[in-house]
Amino acid sequence: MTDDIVASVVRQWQAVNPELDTGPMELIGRINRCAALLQQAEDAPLRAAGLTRAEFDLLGAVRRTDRELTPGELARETFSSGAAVTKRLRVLQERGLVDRRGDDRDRRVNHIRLTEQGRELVDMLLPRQLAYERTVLSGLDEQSRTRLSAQLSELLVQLEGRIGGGPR
Amino acid sequence: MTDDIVASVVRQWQAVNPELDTGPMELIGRINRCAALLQQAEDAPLRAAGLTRAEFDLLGAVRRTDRELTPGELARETFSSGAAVTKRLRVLQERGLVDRRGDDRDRRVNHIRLTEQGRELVDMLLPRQLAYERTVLSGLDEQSRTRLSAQLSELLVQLEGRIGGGPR
DNA sequence: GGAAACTGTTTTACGGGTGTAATACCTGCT
DNA sequence: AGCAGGTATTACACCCGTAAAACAGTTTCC
Repeated sequence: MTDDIVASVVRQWQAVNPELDTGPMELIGRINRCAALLQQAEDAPLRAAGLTRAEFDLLGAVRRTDRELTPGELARETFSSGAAVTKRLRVLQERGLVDRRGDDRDRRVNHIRLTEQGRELVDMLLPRQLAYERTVLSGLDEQSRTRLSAQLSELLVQLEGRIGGGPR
Repeated sequence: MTDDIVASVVRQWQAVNPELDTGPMELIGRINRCAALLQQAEDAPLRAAGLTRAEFDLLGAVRRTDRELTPGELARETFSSGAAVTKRLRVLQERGLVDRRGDDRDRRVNHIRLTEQGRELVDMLLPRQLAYERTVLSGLDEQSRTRLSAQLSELLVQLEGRIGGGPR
């Protein structure tokens, strides 16, 4: 069993102050570091398609819900601010990947949907992205992955309850 | 066992396209989401002290290595760009938290160290931060935490080898 | 020995993306 | 009509990373 970065950081802290309860750091540090590495890896194939990860998330949210969404719903769905969604929608619309439709009853609200081109892009990109992710994770066998996934799910449920179901 | 966000997203994808191999998404999605929630939670107490998480990471890196570091070393240690470190150092120096010393042999390089005030701030903040993290994680018992931590360590070692030991 | 080319470190310039806060607009209710 | 509440956009400021610049050392080669 070799050391990871977090273990060596923890060891440094212990050397400086042995009374520190570094328990939480080990778990949280590893989650953060894994997330950073994975996101970095995932961004590469997306950039090749001219998309930001945030843009891809937005397109994916529309695609997977399979209906028109309002900008507000998209902000909640992608865990980002309304302003960010507004700007992303503008550039995606200029690129012809999404389309807007005004609501008949309430003229404040828009409905966003994918254009034919946008849908094709997502449907081409997602399987490729998933295949790539599979290779990135290939160091773990099937059993380890599902076990890890299940335990993270447990933590995630706790956090969502404790912290508040997501940024609003 | 209740559902988390990732499970419902996966279900949506399956409904739209049942042939998708969503395995990787479950694990990566959960890691990312946990990281996002945890970071959001951790930022709150830091902002109360007038610090960014990135600034705190920088101060912590100097504190835990217990010696003077150059800006370049700090960039590697905190996984951020040299330019970002330069700017953070400038504001931290203006606040009187860090101090610089030019190298005698090589006048290109600086050595950064904490001021008395900077050291006191870190030493006050870190235990508070760790205690807060412990409460955030309190939904999991000790055993679950260490098990999860160990499995993530295994993944992290794989990723560091595969992706390249960090941004360089 | 000394100039030139090369390497390495830090800083500056610039562009892009994000969030908070302020604004504009709309609806539904009293 | 006027007000309360909600939705989208705009304005502003911040932080970051890439790329270029500024600067200091080191090596090479005559």
